[in-house]
Amino acid sequence: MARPHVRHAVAIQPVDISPLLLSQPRRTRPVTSRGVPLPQPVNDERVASATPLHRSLGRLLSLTPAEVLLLNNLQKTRYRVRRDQDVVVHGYKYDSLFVLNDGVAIRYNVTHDGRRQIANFVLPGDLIGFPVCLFENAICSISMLTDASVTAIPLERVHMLFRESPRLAEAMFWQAARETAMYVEHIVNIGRRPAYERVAHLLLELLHRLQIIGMATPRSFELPLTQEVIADALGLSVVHVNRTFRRLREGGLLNVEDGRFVFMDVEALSRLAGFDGSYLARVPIPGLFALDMH
Amino acid sequence: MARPHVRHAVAIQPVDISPLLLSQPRRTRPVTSRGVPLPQPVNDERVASATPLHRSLGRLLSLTPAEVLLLNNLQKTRYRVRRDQDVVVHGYKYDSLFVLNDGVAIRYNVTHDGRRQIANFVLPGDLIGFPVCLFENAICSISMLTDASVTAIPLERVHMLFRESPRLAEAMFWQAARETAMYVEHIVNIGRRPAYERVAHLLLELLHRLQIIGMATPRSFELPLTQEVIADALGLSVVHVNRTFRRLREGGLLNVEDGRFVFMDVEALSRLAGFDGSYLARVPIPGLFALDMH
DNA sequence: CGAATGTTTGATACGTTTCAATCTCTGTGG
DNA sequence: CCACAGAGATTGAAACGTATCAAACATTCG
Repeated sequence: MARPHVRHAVAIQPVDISPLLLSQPRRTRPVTSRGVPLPQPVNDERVASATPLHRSLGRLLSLTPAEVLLLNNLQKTRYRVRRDQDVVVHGYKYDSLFVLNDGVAIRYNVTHDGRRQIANFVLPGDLIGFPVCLFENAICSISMLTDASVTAIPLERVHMLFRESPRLAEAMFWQAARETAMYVEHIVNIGRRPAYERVAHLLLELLHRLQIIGMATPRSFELPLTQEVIADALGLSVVHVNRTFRRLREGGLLNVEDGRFVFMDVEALSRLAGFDGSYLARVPIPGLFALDMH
Repeated sequence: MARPHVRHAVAIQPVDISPLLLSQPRRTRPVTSRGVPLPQPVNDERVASATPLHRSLGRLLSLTPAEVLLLNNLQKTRYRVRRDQDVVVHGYKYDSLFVLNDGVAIRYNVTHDGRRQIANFVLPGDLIGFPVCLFENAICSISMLTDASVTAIPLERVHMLFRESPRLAEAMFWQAARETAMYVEHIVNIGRRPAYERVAHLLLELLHRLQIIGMATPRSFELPLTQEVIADALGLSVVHVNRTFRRLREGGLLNVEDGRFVFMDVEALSRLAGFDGSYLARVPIPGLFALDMH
């Protein structure tokens, strides 16, 4: 397993905690992370209409103009977060459910002996803070893999949303279900598959998810995934991930050049890994697609 | 890993599919499971007021009398399900989000080479079908560990709920978040902990969850968990789980007699496993506890 | 240029799986 | 009432996948 002598997750004493991101900052246990959020609000003007959140919820129902407005009001401040920075730190309290506009993040946890496990990846349009920020103390940390743009949705506005737009609230619920389904698949992946299937499965899931949001070609995507990140996501050691890549490369299945992952044979790889992307597909909400606003 | 030559998950051709549980029954891939649901509706009268669902949502907000009624209307038919029977079968379509009234269930999946991975355990009051039934095809199977009682909540009533009771809908959303948090912890557990920590962590989580719903004493609980079930939940082999139990027993930490799990030293075991149950705690919904019905 | 980050490879150690066998218990049919 | 089959627990021996340790290499960057 990676991180025997912690390397990435350098323990830094939280110093400059902004009241914008953190509410009632407090630490319940030693927090191991690269740092704390240093938000840089970009603008407070209403966000433009075509945000990634619109697009991700728009895949679940057709948004009315009123709903587009409502979603805009939901999103308050926008922050720019730099690569390797933490948006959410394990153990702190938050009062916002953040949305990722741009960039890629990871949800992760560190065990008591310093090993990191990445729970999953956050892509544009995803609700960063689900379920992490919905507890007294954030249940894991969230760190950026790239420079990113994040929008805060205060929890009281989420609360309002349930009164003011049942449709959007329900869409959010189904969106959460889709997220949860990915966790389930991840558990199966880590629990019952050998290393090369795990790697293949993870990369295929990312390929599909990125394709849905237009961030991947049919056979490739580009992300700054180090082998250590992949190892920590799959419960493997960096060394073994490296050897696994070699096997996949030599088998003519996958090429990694720089930050670009090129799938030589998606079909074969899917068969190899037992990958079935239907859990990523658009979910049909009964009675909701009919655009039955009132 | 368990289930090299499949033993439990005997492949049975789905035969007697009841239109009550399954809507548009269809199979997208070879379904490996012990059987299909054979629902036995108990009564269609409105369920008594103090159901496990009331209690689990009641931990998130104080229910008004009107809300109690609404929850009763939500729950339509009640079924009795026998031990080892599947309530939900991977790949089928469902139009209900079931609630577990009584008994214990597992959500599981079978890989293409026949290994079973249990995603998690379902306890009374939990939403069985989240997120499993919220897809075109159920993303995993759900099987009973004990004889059980299950109530169907048709998805269109869930849909109605979002219009008729924002508070209950929101409670359901937060309940879903709590479920998801357990998946996250499970991933960390499987991905980055050695066998004996995994076993300890899993059993501690169950102890806490069962205590919350009054099904465990401070130091023990009783469930028909075979070593194979535990192995499949943790991504281990049965043999190794057995040896791990021995170590825990010899270490004076845990005793298993028949179906009763006795924790000799909860504190020590928690420290050993790095267990912190705060992700199981009651979550405070901003602005919701004030019982602000309108 | 040197420090830091990430990749790659080899040698070795170890945790866990697999295979195989025994043992206990429980329910069941003769 | 006993014999027997099946499920589950238990133990040993050997094989295997993966981790760990260590070192070299490539790249980037101040």
